[in-house]
Amino acid sequence: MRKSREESSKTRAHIVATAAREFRRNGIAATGLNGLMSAAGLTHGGFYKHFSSKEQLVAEACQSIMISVIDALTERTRHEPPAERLAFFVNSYVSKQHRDNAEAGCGFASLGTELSRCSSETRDATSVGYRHLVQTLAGFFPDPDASDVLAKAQTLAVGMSGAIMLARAVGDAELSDQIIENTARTLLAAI
Amino acid sequence: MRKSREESSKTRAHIVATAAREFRRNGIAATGLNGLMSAAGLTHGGFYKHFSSKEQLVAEACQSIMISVIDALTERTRHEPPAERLAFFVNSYVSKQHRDNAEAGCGFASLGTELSRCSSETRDATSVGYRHLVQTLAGFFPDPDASDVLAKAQTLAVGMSGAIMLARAVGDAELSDQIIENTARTLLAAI
DNA sequence: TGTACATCAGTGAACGCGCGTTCACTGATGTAC
DNA sequence: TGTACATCAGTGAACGCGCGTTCACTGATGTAC
Repeated sequence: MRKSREESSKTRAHIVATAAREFRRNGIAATGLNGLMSAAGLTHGGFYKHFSSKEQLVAEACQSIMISVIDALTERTRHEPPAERLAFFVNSYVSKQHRDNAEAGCGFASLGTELSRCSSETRDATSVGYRHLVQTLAGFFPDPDASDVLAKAQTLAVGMSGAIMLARAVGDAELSDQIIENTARTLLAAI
Repeated sequence: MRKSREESSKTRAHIVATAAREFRRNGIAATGLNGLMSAAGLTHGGFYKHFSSKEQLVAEACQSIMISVIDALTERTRHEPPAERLAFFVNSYVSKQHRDNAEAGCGFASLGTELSRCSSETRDATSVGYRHLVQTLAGFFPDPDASDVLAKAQTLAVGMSGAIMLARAVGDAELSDQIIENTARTLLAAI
């Protein structure tokens, strides 16, 4: 049942998109290819017609995650007044909505501690994604070229990722809410 | 070859300590009980004489990690002048030394994104550990009871964890160094 | 344009392997008299 | 205190299962004449 080239490349993209969702939901190591292909509505045998290994899919899925989430958030700030874009971006990121939707959220916050144990391709994608987030944040500053903006944007980036990661990790729901509220406010006030 | 009660409880503690190391090095999901018991110098069959499941060991190992790392760092600040303890603590945490020694470092930075998928016992241990870190940080502030200290300490906590997580995740070594240097400095200046 | 043939996307069974867990066994430790 | 017996920490083989990966097969798609 050979499929057309167009269909085949759609299938491939669909597998990557499904992986991006499943990895963020369950973690990379805990996501099996069998379940992944089922979630994509396919049988597992066809996987190797598109990818040479799980590792390759991980790299591609991470690449896609890193860029797309930041871009989607940036897109949503477009209609905000320039002076409020930074606050809007940070508050959108450090939010209960983001905390409760890992499968569509930032890869640093959902996969961060697994990434250090991934292939160099995946970790290169992480570098690119991190720089992208930092540059996006820096672009929201009143004077993006000031000498301290890079360091401030980096501090925001790690604080935001850490906040969502920890808000998801703690078992106490009230504490989790508190992390979101306090860090969103304090990060913005401090930077 | 029954062992004495004393020996047995030493064995148990040794398994927990080994797990705490291996989990932080390889991740929880990626650490098998067979390899874990080998690393502890034991055979795998004896595991269930001490624990009812892997999940139980995960909870105990995480409990131990969360508290011990913060306490060890706090201990090292003891001989610093009170006014410099906060900076000393933050700089020790957000350091290349910490980044390069995950197996002995903070559990948030090495296991953070896996914790949200763990048992409620493990996530409760995470709450306790997080509160412990925040309270430790708050105690270093000039006026620990000021109304904004809790929020500031929380912001430091998530920023510190996020910095080490991301410094380990990115493939680019220079960028990683930059994350450490910029965030340690900026966090302290901002808070 | 129509026909014959090669290609290959997707299927589903099978591979070896390591996972978490169980179990019969061993013999030193702990307990009871 | 000494002896007899029960306990149980640790061993190593085995369990079923799901993992990542391979493969023979299928039939629609793509290609060549």
